[in-house]
Amino acid sequence: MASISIQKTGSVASEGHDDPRGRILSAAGQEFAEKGFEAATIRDICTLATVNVAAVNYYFGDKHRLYIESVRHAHEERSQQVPLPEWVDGTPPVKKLRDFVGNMLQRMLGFDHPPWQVRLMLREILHPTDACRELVEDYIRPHFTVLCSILDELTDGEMSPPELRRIGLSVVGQCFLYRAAGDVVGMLIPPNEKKNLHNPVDLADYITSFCLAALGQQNPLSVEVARK
Amino acid sequence: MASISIQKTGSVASEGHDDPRGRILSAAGQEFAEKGFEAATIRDICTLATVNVAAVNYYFGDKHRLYIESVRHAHEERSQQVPLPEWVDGTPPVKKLRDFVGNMLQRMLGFDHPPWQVRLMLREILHPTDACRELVEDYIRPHFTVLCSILDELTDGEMSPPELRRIGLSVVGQCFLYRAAGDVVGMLIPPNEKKNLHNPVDLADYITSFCLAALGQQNPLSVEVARK
DNA sequence: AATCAATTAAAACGGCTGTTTCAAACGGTG
DNA sequence: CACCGTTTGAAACAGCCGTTTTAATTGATT
Repeated sequence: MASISIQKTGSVASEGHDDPRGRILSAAGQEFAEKGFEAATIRDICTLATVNVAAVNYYFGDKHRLYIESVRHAHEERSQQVPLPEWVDGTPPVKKLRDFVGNMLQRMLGFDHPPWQVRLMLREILHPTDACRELVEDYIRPHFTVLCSILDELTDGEMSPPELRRIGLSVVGQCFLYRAAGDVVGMLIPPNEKKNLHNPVDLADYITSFCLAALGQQNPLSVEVARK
Repeated sequence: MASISIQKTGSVASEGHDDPRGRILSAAGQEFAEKGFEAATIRDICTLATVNVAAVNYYFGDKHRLYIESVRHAHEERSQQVPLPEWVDGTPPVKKLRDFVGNMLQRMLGFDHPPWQVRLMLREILHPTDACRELVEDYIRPHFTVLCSILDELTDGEMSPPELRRIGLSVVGQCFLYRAAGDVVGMLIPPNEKKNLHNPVDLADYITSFCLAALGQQNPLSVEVARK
């Protein structure tokens, strides 16, 4: 009588527009992404999902478990929205790096303003909660591992794994800034400059060049060669 | 009768431990930094500041204006806690860049865990509100301008201002990742690796080297020189 | 000592929150 | 049709929130 059994619809019909659980998950993701866990209200979520407030308790138990599930739902959706590129054998690592950076920027920045899935994941990265560990293991680490293996290939195995990881973080950091601090970046540079230089394509070319130059795989950005 | 005049103590005694306005400002900064604007409560702030709840309304009007003031207070304090380095004429730009990166990392990461001032500013950068414009103009832009002028000096005026800004963002991005996504970074790399390679000093050396190599001002990180 | 503005204190007020209750509606199954 | 577990709906609950009110206290000035 008092024992509440929480429903789990892990498999089918979870995407249909007449599936209440899916609608709640999607609405919650958007609200949590925009306002954060505290500021988002169950009533707003349920209004957006066109369900009764009691439905959250019925399907998820409470607000916290709804949040956990919506983060999981977000990175699962985003994984298949923007999958990692696949390369045929013999693809030069330089091209792989360029593809990876382009892929990462597209996944982070999106075409116009980024989808709520990314913004929700970003919140979890910036202020980790219980949902973070799964996000890292299932989403972030696989991507980071691919990056490090590309860098390993690129440097012909000269670098140790710690060094590769540090370089990988340099690559990620340059992309991450535009996503996490994009508003401030937009305030620091003139508006037209943002359109000309800071679009995903040119940015991917630039960041790739910057890293390749640092690794000695192409000419430095500045034409003047090392002085000493 | 109903007209409330908000107190402004812009000048003296604002730092004393028996100044209620200063205590509220400090307590609010810590609470906002840890929990964010919505989750932080006026009651908790006032308990921490050992003042009555009515004091917030008396000194600041409402919660929102208290937040704005506490962000201002945070970056004013942080400006004099970690001032920009000053260089004598003739200092080589390579040293200036290394100093700047070290200074930025120290300001962002702090010695142990970063002070609440930085975390509060970070929140404002990630999810800008009304307090962001002033933060950018008074704190971030001056630092960024210095960085760009160092890069200009470093490249002997070969780069256009937009290019300099883009390179500057590459420098900032590599530092910013450790601050904003430090928890996730810590989950991606082994614990001992974090202590060995990811401390402020070694990180500053590495990031400086990475950028100098990219700009052709020192040998690339990988010993193998450009192939083509 | 008396006066008066500045400051502090305690209590209360709506309003909104997450959550729960309980009954009504639904939808297959015998 | 009758049955019964599943799902939905409207309303209410207790609790905390930001803010305000009202009164007491302070502290310097006359």
